[in-house]
Amino acid sequence: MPTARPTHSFKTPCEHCPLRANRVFREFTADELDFVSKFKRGELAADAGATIIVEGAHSAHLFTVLSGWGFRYKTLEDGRRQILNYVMPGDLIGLQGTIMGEMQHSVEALSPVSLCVFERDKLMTLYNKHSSLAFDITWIAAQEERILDEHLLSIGRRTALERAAYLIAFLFERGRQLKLFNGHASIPITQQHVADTLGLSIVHTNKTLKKLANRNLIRWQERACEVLDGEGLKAAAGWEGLGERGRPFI
Amino acid sequence: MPTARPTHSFKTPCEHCPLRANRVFREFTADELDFVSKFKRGELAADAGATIIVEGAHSAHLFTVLSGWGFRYKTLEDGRRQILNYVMPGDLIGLQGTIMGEMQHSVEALSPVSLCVFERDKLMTLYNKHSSLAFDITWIAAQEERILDEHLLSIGRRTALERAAYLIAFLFERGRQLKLFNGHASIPITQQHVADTLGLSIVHTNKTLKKLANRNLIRWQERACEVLDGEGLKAAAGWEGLGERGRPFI
DNA sequence: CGGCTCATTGAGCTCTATCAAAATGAGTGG
DNA sequence: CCACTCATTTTGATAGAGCTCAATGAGCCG
Repeated sequence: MPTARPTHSFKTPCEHCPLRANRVFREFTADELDFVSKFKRGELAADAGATIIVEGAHSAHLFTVLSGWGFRYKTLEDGRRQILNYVMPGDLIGLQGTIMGEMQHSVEALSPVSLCVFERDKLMTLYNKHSSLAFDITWIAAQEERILDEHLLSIGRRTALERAAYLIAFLFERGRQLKLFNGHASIPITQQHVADTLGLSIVHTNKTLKKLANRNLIRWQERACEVLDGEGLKAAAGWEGLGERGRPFI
Repeated sequence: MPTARPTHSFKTPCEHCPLRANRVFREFTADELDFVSKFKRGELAADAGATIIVEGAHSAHLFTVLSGWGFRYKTLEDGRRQILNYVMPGDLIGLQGTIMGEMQHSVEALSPVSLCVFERDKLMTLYNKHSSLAFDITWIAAQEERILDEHLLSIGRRTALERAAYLIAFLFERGRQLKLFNGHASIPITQQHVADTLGLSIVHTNKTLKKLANRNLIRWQERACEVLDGEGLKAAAGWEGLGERGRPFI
């Protein structure tokens, strides 16, 4: 059973946060950086397949993903699972639990994930003393809302083929912006994940992905999806892309 | 063509805001109330069917719904429409446009709607000077995210009958919390709206709603859905309800 | 090797979409 | 009040998309 556990290397100092190197994220002022350093409590590492947060958890911490891939999901009582969105470096998780008392979804790691852990109780201080960071948190929440809107449009109104193309194009574009790929673009998901994201059965998902593979848009290899033609996927989905910059993180 | 237009009765003073009477909303301090009064620029009225915000709009205002029902939606290029969520009194709309520069969805009125209009430029002041209100905005955004998660679970994994029951139970519960019903609970939507929310065709939606009506859970009357048995709907959907209190508004 | 997960494929069936048409009701103008 | 129009709701027939069941192969690990 994979688990989440504290790392020995207690703390990467925020000044050397690997995320800061990427231009998709906005710059911090010295003052903000100083506060965030104190806000950070430590780090956590999760193996692939580990559950990072469970639905119903009460006093979950607040995390920022430093590296790795994961996903948020909900389940119905009989086990039907719906993947809501994917989490990647720079994403904030656990905000719901912090703000509203109880997590309404679970989070699981797709690959080894390392997380930055924040002091839940200091969130109010952040709002009181660092309004620019408070604004960033709202920005992040609004951005998540926007992505969920797009997913909803996709599941509700796109055909199976369009949906699959949209999902993979979406993950590809996010991964590319975050410079997660070296050479070939490989997304660490199984077809079961795709099925649970698109609201399709595993069998039909397989047949749909096969069609995309036959068009030379993707290739499926050892529990991962390799993207061969990102633009082709976007065209197949009729999707414009997300085109963002200056994304904040904490 | 229905339109949105400024009302003559320029301003209901925030001290007498009708929303404050409802216990689902949290109390304001005198200081907060004072700021919000100055933050408010005026009011807007929209007829049923009017478009309040269009996707792509650049400098949209920030609104709070004072009365009436509406919905947020997105469309694909060929016209397929997906309703993302419904807006009701106390809901904040236009945050995306304010925070990220451009609206990614449209908003339309289902019934006559009156809106409170806020000074977009003063939002930064709110974050700087009134962190409790800033926190409320984040709360509202996180709450919207939670609802979208539930909708996604519903569309992705519930059957047509469960989905329909969930949607109507959801709208009923929100309306009830907001005390929108007097006597009989009537939700001002057409079956086309239901179809576009559930990701189903209009014909199949009709047949599905008929099943709910045959079970005496709902009755369809003159462009509206009358709820006969809210608990029965929740049971049919396998849905727990939203159970919230102390909801903030601005 | 045996047991596991994941990907793949075929067959048959169910659910949902599409097409077509009629019934109902609200609103309009005469 | 009636004739007319338009949007909405309803129903039936048929096609197609997607589901379930079943079985197989490949790769991995103890």
